[in-house]
This record gives sequence, structure tokens and C-alpha cells, in this order.
Amino acid sequence: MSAPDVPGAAHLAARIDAAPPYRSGVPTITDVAALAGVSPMTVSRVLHGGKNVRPDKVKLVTDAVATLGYRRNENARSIRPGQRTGLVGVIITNVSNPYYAEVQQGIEEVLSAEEMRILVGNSGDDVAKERALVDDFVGRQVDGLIVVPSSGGELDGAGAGGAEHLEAVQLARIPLVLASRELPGIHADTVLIDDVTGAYEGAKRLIAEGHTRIAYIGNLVSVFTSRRRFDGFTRAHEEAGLTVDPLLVRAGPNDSAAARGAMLDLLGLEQPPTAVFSANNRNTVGVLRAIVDAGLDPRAIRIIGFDSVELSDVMPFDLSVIDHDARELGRTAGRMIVDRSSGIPRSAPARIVELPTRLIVN
Amino acid sequence: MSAPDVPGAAHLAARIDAAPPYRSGVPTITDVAALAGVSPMTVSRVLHGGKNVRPDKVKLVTDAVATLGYRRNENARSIRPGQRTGLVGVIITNVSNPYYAEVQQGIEEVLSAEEMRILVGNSGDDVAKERALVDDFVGRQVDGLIVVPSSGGELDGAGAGGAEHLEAVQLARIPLVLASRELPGIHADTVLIDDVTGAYEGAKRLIAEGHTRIAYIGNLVSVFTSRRRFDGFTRAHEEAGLTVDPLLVRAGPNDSAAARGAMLDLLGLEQPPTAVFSANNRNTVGVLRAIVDAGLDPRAIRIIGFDSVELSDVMPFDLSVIDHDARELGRTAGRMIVDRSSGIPRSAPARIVELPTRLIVN
DNA sequence: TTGTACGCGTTATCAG
DNA sequence: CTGATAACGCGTACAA
Repeated sequence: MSAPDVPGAAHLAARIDAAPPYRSGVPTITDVAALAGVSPMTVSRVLHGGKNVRPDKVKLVTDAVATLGYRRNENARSIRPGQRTGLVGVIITNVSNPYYAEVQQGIEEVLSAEEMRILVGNSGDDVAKERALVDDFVGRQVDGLIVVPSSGGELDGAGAGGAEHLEAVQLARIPLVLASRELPGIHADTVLIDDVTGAYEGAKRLIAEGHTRIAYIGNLVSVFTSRRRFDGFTRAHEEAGLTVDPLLVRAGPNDSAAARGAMLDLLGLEQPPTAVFSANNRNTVGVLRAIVDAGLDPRAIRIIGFDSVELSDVMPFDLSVIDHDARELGRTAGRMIVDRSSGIPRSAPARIVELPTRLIVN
Repeated sequence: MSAPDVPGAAHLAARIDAAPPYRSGVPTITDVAALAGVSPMTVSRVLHGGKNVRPDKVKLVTDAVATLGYRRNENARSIRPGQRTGLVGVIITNVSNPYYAEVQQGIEEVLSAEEMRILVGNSGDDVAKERALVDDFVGRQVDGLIVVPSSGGELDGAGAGGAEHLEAVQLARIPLVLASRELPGIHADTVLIDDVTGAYEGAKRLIAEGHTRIAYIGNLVSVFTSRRRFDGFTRAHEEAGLTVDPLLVRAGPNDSAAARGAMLDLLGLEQPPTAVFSANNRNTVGVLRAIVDAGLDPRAIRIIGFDSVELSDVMPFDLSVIDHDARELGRTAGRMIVDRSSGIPRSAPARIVELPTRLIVN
């Protein structure tokens, strides 16, 4: 097996030995070129549309591609300057919330039409994890980033409290879109739900029905949307000359279990509320569960919930919802990325879009 | 501004001119090296743990990294042989189905713990789109692929009907995991729900309750799981000495709208069923809606549905569900990828895991 | 302990 | 119309 002393043969053996054992069998453009009997450059041209290549060579190449099962290495391609990766990083807090699943669907719908793909990460509403994901995605040379910002960072009220990683993204001139939530100090394309108006109209409706003691369940401390919704809730009260009873405001919950606890607590008050405003779909689920668990007649209390809840219209509760189009929110975010990465210059001012809500009374 | 004739200065100017205009400002390892006054190699070493580098140089480098905001280019890194990308392609039919959203969540949970990221695409149950996604993901050098196979390809009953793209994945020695559905002719790690047993127990329960005319709603033509569920459904009938009335089997629907139509149709029969078995959560939603739309008393008909439906236990229907852990299915798929890409050899026989179901009677 | 040389797969540039 | 060359950012092998 050792190379004989014949120069030519030795050279060949060396080439074979050099045929790297690590070459995992995945064919490269060079393999295609060799099989087709052309240069790699010609193969590249054919792959890019075959402009300015003789038809017979085109056929040679396409055949070689087919027999070898060749696929372009997108990563190698993208290290060259000026080449896009076609990758967009998507960071959401939690896909198992149907709302965010719907947002992701909308994003994917728009981007896949542009042959772009999404890298998805769940932050779990944890700023540290969000930061790690951003770093990773940037390292993978994404063409854009869509983020539902984690709420944790807002706690300290500082400028862009804990959002330096997103500032860095902008410094690197990577298009950034904030979805569903704004972030103080970060000036980026943003798509929101019109939380204030939606909540205002929901609360107004309850007040019109005669309710004066309306509870509010939603995390006002750290969740941007919940604070906005509370603003609308409060405004409706003010307009009607009512005041919001602080005892009826449960500012903690942001998941169904916590909301259930808060609701059970409210039901145990000396003077319980006659209606409840729930700040999001997870909380609404918790509220409903509390009512059932407390053994109450499901219609004993009026409920209005932000976001939709599947089958809310057939449930035995006195439940209305403030609905909106989560998928359209995702689509809008996707379009913003597409616009920025072609078309609209990076330096154009940030756009802020607010999507409407629709009150569905049951 | 033109370079003077002083050799040294000219050289410098040349370097500056050479500083490519396309260099989009993103710092590279070379920039870090220059700022730190070391070679790129030393920077690389520091980034990989700083073993065998003098502490002062380590500091120099880490400082330079910090001031420049340097991040390693993962794509450039991955083109070298033997380097993993840490990317896993995930192809699901539709994330807006809460079941698949949950699966994705499970996958992400396991993989992100290994510092791996997911590329997600929706196939919309379209084999052509699935194929395109597979091609794209393979081109991006994913370390593995998790696929909920589209059903379209099974129509022609041929060997691996329309699944050649998945065979190709295996030929390229990329770990492949099938989730939720099997594919004839494809021999890969697979994680399924124990559909047969789950459906069997559900149907058995209805029969034990005295029902003999039980309708079945689910797409038997193209959906693997639905066929398996029908098997269990049938077996329970046989065991009880009953036969399934073909008139009560609606083999078409695979979404809530179609299921609603089928259910309305069933309700209009001369001899309507006294119970319904719905093959998945989308269908269950349609069934419930049909009952409400038909103006029936929600409790007029017994329903059992595969998959869970949120708040099924508090709804005013006579609804039981055959529940299972979708997130665990996702986790299992993720673990299979991790195992194959390290640990377990690629050549080890395919593993098939069936996760249990749980009948929740309401 | 540190640096040099080279190659990974691809494509822009330029020469033929 | 075609091909040789160089370069993208990084890491391995080897040399100093």
C-alpha cells in the first residue's frame, strides 16, 4: 500500500490519500465540476441561471448535479461579502401559547414566500436567554431579527434597561423588528396590538352593562401589553366617572395558574367583583378554571378577556373577548424585515404599526 | 488624499484602501487580533477556552472582543470539515395547531439545552413544500432533521411514495427523526403516539356506556395517525361484537371546518349516531361547533376526541378526550437527534418510540 | 506560548 | 462563453 517510487503513480496515490477522509461524502461544487468535465465556475453559473453558458454544458452540469445529489452549501456561500443568508432570527417568549404560535405562523408565511427561513428560539421571558439567542443568531449572520422582547429587563426602569443586546443589533445594522411589545430606549420597527383602545372598549362595554366593580387581572409590573391594557381599562372608568378599586386589581399573574389563584382570591372577598377583565388568554383560562373550581355557576360572573380563547363562544360562561389577528401581526413583522433588507433603506425612520382589535360579545 | 510617495505611508494608504468597502462593519477575528496586538490564532485559542495562552494576552483579547462587540461567524466556522453547525431543521405541518406548537416547544427545550438551534418550516401538509424545505435545510448543513411527514405522498401507496427526499437525507447520513407519523419505506428514528391503544380505549369506553352507533370523523385517506386511530376504534367494536356502520364513518375531514360539515351531515341522518369519535383536536372543535350551530342541546350527544382541547373539562359538552403529552413527543424527538449526532452511531438500528395516551373522562 | 500556512465551498473579477 | 485566481472568516497542523 505504500507509494511506489514511480513518480507519476506516487503523485496519484498522494492525491488519493489527500482525498480527505473527513469529506463526509457530501458532494461539493468541485465534485460536480469534475464529473461534468467543466470548471467549478461554470457549475456556479449554471446554478445561478445558466446565463452565458452553452446549452450542452448546462446539460452536462445539471446531469452531474442530479446524479451526485449536489446541494449548494449555503453557509460557505454566505461567508462571502454582500451575500445574504436568507435567515431571520425569531425570538418569542413561548410558542406553546397559541397566540405566539399564530404570530410565528404569520412570520413564516411571509418569509417563506421570499425563500427566507426562520431560526426560532424561546426566551421564556428571560432576558438572559434572550440575549444569548440574539448573540447566537447574530453569529449566524441572520438578515434580520424579530423579537418579542422579554419583560424582565423593564423592571429597573433605566433607559434601555437590559436591552443593550438589542442596541448592539442595531449598531451592527441588522434589521430589527419588535413584535407585540415595545422597549424603552430601543428605536426600531415595531408592530403592536392597539391594546389601549381594545381594553378601553372592553371595559366601556362592561360599564355600559352596569358593572361598577370590575376586577383587573394581569401583570402590570413587567408586561408591556398588560400595562397598556390597564391604561385603556382605567380610561374607560374615568370617562364614566368611576374609579378603579385597587383591591380589585391583581397586578401579578401572567399565566393561567397564577390567574386562577388571583381569581379565587377575588371571589373570596367580602365584596367580590361582579365582572373581571383578564389581560390575556392565559389569564382568562385561569379565571374560568377558578370559577369552576370554586363551584360557582359559570354565569355568575361577567368576564371579558383580551386575546381570543378557542371556542369561547360556545362555553357556558358569560365571556366576551377582545380579539385581534395574531397571524397578521406576524405577517406584518415579516414584511417589515423584508422591506428593510431590500427596498427601504436601513436608515429610514422606524415604523410603528398598531393593529386593531375587535370586541366579540357573547 | 492621494497616497504620497513616501513608501511607508503609501503602504498604509494601500492597506486602508484595501480595507474592503463591503466589510459591513462587522468585526472579524482579524480585527480583534489587530486591536489586541496578537495573531488571529491567539484570538481563536482564547475564544476556545484560552488554554495555553498567557493570562495577559487573554485579557488583551477579551478586552478587544468586548470593545469591538466581536461575535464569531458561525457560518464561516461550519464550512470546515468535521465542524457541526448546531442547527436542526424542524418541519411541521402547521404550527398554528396547538398540538404542533407544543411539539416544537419540546424540541426546542431539549435542543437549546445543548446549545443547538432550530430552523423551522411549515409544510402545510404539502409534499412539494416539504421537499423544498428539506433541500434548503440540508443545504444549510443541519446536524439533523425532525420531520412531521406530510400526508400527501402516501396517496399513491407506492414504496416510499414521494419520500425520496427523505431517503436522500439518510443517504447523506444526516440524522433524521420522524415525529407523530411514520412513512412507508423510510426506516428512521420515529416517535409516535400510541394511537391504536388510545383510540381502542376511547371507543371501548363509549361502548361500555352503551353506545352502539358511534360515528368516526377523521381523514382516513391521507393521515397516518387517523388511520391508526380508526384501527383502534374498529378493534374495540370487534371485541364487543359490534360492527362499524360505514354510514357513520366520515373519512374526509382534517380541519375544523370540514369536520363541522361532516357532523352537521351526521346529525341530519334518519338514524343519527348517539356518540362521535373525533380523530384529532381540529376535528373536535368542528364537531362542537356543529352541535351548537345545529341548535342542539350540547349534552345531546356523547363526544370523545383524540388530542386534548383546552378547557374541555369545563365545557358544557359531554366531551371526553384521549390526551397525550405533545411536548414530551417533541422532547423525545430532540433527544433522538442529540443521541444520533453524538453517542449513538449513525448506523445503529432505528428506534421507534410510542408514547402512551390517557383517557380523560368528563 | 505564539504565529504561519493552508484549506473548507463558494463566487466576483478579470483574463482569455 | 469559459476558466484561473483570489478572497470571504475561521480552525487545524505544524513550525518557531
